[in-house]
Amino acid sequence: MSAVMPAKSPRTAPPEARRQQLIEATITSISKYGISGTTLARVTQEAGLSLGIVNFHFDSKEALLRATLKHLADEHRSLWIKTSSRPDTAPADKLKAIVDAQFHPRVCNRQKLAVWFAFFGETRRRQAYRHTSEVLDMERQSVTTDLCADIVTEGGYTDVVPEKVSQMLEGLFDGLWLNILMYPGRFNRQLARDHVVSYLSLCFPQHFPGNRGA
Amino acid sequence: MSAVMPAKSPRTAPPEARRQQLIEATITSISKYGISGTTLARVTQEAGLSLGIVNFHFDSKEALLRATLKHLADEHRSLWIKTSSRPDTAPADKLKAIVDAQFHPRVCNRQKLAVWFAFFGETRRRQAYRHTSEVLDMERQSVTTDLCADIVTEGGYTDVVPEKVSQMLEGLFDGLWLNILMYPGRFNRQLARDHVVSYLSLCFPQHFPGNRGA
DNA sequence: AAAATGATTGAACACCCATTCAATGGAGAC
DNA sequence: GTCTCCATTGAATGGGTGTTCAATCATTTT
Repeated sequence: MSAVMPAKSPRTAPPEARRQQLIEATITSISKYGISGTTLARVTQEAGLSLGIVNFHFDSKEALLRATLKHLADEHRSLWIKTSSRPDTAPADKLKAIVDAQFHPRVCNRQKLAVWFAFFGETRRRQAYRHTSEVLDMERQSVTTDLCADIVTEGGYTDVVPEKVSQMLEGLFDGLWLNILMYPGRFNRQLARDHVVSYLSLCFPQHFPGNRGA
Repeated sequence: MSAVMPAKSPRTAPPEARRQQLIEATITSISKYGISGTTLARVTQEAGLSLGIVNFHFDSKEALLRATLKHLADEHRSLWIKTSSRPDTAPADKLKAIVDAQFHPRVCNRQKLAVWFAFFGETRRRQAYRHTSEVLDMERQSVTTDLCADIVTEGGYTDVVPEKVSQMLEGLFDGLWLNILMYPGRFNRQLARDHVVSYLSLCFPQHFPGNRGA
């Protein structure tokens, strides 16, 4: 009889596994119902666990939400850091790696985007966002600016201000994310990535050849 | 004695005035506490009215939120329509008028931006958003695309695809809005507007002279 | 095998919120 | 001045939510 039983997961699990499980359930719940619709009942049901377990592994619902945001931020950072920090890579390729990371399926999918904008959208959460993500945002923007400066030096581009390009990229990233989330029928990762690369080929035509101007 | 009394507003007011009053209180409340923190108690307190009045002038809290969103959408539309639809205006100036409207103080301020992103951020509200704003978004994008096409014809620009520029603008608008909301110390209306115009001067150098490339 | 430890459960609790509605108030009709 | 009509009030209602905690269960230790 025991052979036919479906694989039954053990009742207890290491705390780190439970935390991960709850964070994933939270992402799913937020993407389905929004932050305000994300109750502990729904999260624990999604995770297949009991109601009281959140306040055991996290101190509060607030702490669970903070941990969820931090999880996304770390995941995102590790993605663009990995490819853009290889020493034997040209600045332009590193920059393109950052763009690719921004629209990588692991980060840029409907579930995750919904969570990001859920935090952007609630005034009280924006402070939580800034607390966990401002440093990372600044780091990425700083790296991007430096890469643009390197490219400017390499290509002898005049009248290109690295910091301005970097801010434009940051804006484009966020705005294209929003459009992917809001109008998935008209926008997608590929299209968004191509748009950003097109912009870079406008700024740095020698370094980003291809579909210019458009 | 009556002369010293502060101007006391009459107890009753025409329904349209009450609706407007409640919508404005809702905007304030959302910008302070987010949508989930916006209770009818807070809205009515902000408006200086009693608790039960929302369900009298609107059918429900949901209806109040929908009306608030529609109010913002209409306000935004009337702003860019006004200046960009004058017959004796060059396409490039019309396009710039749309950009200016996007970053006009009446639309682009912390309160209103907070409300926009509150609706973007909640999955359930996104459907409400799409219902009231998708047509307007498409209209603006269509107008922008047509203007870009006119400019391309005028300037004989090769390898500039109007629809692509239009989508880039849409993305930039949203992304820069978000950065203004999130990092008000580093971003502001003026900076954002200049960035967008810089982008246009990259695409259409003859029509948008000035600080190029940056 | 028994005890101890720590994870898990879910009912109970206290709080908050949208909605309802009977009572009140005031402006205009007559 | 009286009456009628409707806007307005705010207490009451019912449903939902985060948190707590005593009981239960499984694992590890002795």
